[in-house]
Amino acid sequence: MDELVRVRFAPSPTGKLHFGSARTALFNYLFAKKFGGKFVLRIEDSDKVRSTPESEIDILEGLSWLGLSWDEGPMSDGRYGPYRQSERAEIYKEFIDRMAESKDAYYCFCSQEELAEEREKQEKAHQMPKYSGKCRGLSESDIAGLTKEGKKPAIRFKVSDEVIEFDDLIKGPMKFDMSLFGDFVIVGSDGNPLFLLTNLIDDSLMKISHVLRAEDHLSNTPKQLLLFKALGLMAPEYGHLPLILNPDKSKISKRKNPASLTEDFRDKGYLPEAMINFMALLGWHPANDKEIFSLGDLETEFSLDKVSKSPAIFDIQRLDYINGYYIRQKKIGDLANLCLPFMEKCNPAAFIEAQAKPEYLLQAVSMVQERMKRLDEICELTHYFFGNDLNYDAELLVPKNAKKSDIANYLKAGLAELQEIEIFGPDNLEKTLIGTVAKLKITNGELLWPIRVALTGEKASPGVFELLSVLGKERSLKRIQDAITKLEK
RNA sequence: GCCGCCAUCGUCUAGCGGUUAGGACGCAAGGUUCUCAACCUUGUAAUACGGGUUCGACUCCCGUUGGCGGUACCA
Repeated sequence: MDELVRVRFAPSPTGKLHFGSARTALFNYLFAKKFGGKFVLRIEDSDKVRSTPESEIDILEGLSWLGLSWDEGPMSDGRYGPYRQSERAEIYKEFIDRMAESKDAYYCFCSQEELAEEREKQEKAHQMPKYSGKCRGLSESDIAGLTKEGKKPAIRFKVSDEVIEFDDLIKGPMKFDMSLFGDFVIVGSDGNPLFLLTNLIDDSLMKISHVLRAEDHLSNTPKQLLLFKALGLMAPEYGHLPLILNPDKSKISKRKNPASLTEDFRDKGYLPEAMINFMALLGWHPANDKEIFSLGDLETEFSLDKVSKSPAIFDIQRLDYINGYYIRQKKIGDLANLCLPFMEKCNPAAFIEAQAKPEYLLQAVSMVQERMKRLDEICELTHYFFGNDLNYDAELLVPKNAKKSDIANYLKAGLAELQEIEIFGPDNLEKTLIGTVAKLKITNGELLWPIRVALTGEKASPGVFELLSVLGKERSLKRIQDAITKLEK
């Protein structure tokens, strides 16, 4: 038995997995899960020049990272394989032959130059560029002659003058006057079938029931519908997803926005669950005002009628917010493990120290958990927990409207009190230092601020008492002493 | 140019003829406070325009404008 719902994600491996494509994949995946169907991954590498194995690997990695596992695809079982177009040449051949002999298509010997010239003329005359149909009437002997001259023909599909109507799953009723379209090429002069053809053959052979693709394919749909009819094949249902745009409203691109899933998101410290949540909310909304969704939630709550028709602008601030939210939800051990690779990259020395002292790492990470929006911030956020050299300007120790000498004295007083503490825990520390503040008749900030800077070299940090406690007595006292020295220099 | 899609706060969006036009991000103010963050409270801000239809339009229809997409022997 065939499943009722079979959807596919069919990227061409001509670059890194793109954010927009990933969202298309997500929506397909969710649609399949929602209806208990199958999610098929098909690699459309029919463009041999632009396709690369690296790109395919990146796509597979990206999808896996997001958790969008495919039921059928390259390197996994499936009855309708192979799932890579470059391995399906034999399959296409039969269809190519059929079209070549069919009255619905014909050989076209027009050269690229001729076509370009024709197009240019039409544009100048303010007409919609459209193939003239020049080769439509070529006779058998014409074809034989041209072939003898060594000319390689392309195969063009004869577009009939009719109005094609279909019901888009997302956009609703659609109507195209095909007399406005020229005959399009389905097989190149090199003998290789083109997108419009292969894409449709595969959808048909792979028993795809619903095609959810980006809106830039909308005007391909009537052409493919015509092809389906000519081949006597059943067409799937089509749904076109609104595009994702740059902040300047142009189609999302690498120049204006981070776009590569692996490079710009995974490697920058975004969490897959945040990406999923963010992507889902770009063009889809739930029945209520809920805004946090796991992949599992989405699998049950997703529905096409809640997909919006208008394009959405990619808003990185919102992504950062959602990512921060998911970081805060992490168990501290898991978060530490996620941070480690980033630490290894940005601060190898700290990485080594952190690995040697896992408990200490845990404490450091838990201290900055709610301040982190991306995992790659781990180094700037925790650098002062590792190593001994703090680089900061002595001026930083002195709050506005305070005197250098006063601050040095406060620190000395604090240092003296801290030396007496046996158990270096937050509660003890707080009691002691607040006592010091009272004795000195100053405000909390006047003592705590310079201590913070002494401990971290930063003007923003976790609470001073927690900091002291985690850093430990020895490290803390030394840093305060260093600060005093700095001030008195 | 032609064809198509789209149009609510800056952004993501709710709304499916009668609402104080709701939520979230952002921003601002306040609370908490040793700083930052988190958290809580409050505020800010939208129906592109013009015609219809209707007792009544954000909502339905038409037009205009604008944005985007397509217009390939790319996918």
